[in-house]
Amino acid sequence: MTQSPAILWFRRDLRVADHPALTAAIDSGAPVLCLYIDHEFAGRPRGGASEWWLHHSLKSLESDLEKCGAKLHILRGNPEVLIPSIVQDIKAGAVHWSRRYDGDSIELDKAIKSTLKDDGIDVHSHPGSLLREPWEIKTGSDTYYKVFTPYWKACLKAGGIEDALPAPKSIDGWNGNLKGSLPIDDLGLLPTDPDWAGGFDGPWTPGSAGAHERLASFLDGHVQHYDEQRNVAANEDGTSGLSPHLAFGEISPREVWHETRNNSEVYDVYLSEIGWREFSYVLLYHNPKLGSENFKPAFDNFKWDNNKTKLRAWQRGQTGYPFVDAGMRQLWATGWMHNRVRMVAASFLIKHLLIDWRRGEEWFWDTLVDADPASNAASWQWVAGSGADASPYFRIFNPFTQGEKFDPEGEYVKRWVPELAKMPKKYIHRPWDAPTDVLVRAGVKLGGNYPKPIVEHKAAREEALGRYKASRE
DNA sequence: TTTTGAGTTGTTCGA
DNA sequence: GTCGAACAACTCAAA
Repeated sequence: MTQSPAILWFRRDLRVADHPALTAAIDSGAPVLCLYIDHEFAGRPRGGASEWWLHHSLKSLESDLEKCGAKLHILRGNPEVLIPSIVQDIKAGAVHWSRRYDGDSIELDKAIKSTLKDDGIDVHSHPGSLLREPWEIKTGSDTYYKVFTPYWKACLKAGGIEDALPAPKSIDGWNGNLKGSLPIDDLGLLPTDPDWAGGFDGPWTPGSAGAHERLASFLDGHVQHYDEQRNVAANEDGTSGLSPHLAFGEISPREVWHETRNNSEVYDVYLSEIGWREFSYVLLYHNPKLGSENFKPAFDNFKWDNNKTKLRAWQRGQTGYPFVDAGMRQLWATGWMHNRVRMVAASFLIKHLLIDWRRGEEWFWDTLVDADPASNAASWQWVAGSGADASPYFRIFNPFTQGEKFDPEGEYVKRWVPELAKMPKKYIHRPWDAPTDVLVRAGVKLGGNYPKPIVEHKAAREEALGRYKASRE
């Protein structure tokens, strides 16, 4: 007698290795129906850049599953309706998935779980997307941590990160025809008119294989100098480049953790970045509104300007501050921005333009291939000063000295702001200071082919400090 | 309960 | 050019 099938519902865990839910489904001995449902994520539509990534990631997963003998079934619609109906159609006995931690997904998963349980189905949610569950590490007074350093120390002290699970050699896949199932191409995830993703193909190889290659190449040298090199804007190899792979679960943090420690002597600084990802999930899990409400309610009094013209100039990389503009254009062209530049660009939006951090969070959500509900929300709040363990409010990045420090040759600016390509490095981060003849020789016309600064740094800084002060009175 | 030390990534000013 | 202090005050975590 054949066992009733099990459903493995893939979400942001698009891999076959180190996948506790998939392993459990296989180990149950049942034929496994591998399912992906096209649906909103974290309570809102996916960003455009994320959709591009998702398309390629699904292709990669489909091929990895095929090699194991399993078909990837793709549906579109409301999982709350679809899953119980599939369970009934194929007479499934169990459903497995990897746990999610953002408020809306938790609610949805709970509802589905309860419906299925009422129908007598085995439902199992598994860990796998984090090193530790967000409720696991507690302070001495039994609360969750709100400061990163003691949190991460406690994690390291707790130790015991189990070995990654090997990829399955074969899967007894449920490979019949599922009503309503679609080929990946029919999901329409790729941009067509216009195709803005032309610049994505070069830098990225979505999928597990690409993720592991990237990690291997990073560990083969660059991790040694991560501490300083990660800050050099033009040096793409100075960072791991794993963020989108982690965001889609093509590689697990546990795999990153072990591979890093096994292949490098110097890993503390890099792994602490994995720690920030974990910490962001702790904050999100305990504060489901992290992406939409100030973590510190004192910030609710802050008076934003929210000038739409300035917001648009920021989005398009037309602020007149070359380092900021380079970052925003790199984001638009490749779906990614260097971490150092993210901080400067975010600080500029919030503190120089006095635009609510949520507008920045939304733009990044739409344009980043690594858009993640926890990291994105926690990081924007960190820059704004409204978050947990946040940057103090008087810390306002200087958009041109940051450029001079972390792009000293102007290489990064030249690459992403080509109209400044002929500027000598002395003035490339502050063209408004350049003498007229220098501008003429470089072919730069301020207010013509490159904008004048939309705000003046010193005045903007003082205004921001004043607003913060006023918001506290 | 109270105390103590500390807290991702910076800037500016003046000596 | 380099260096240290001020920028503010608060909250967190542990002793």
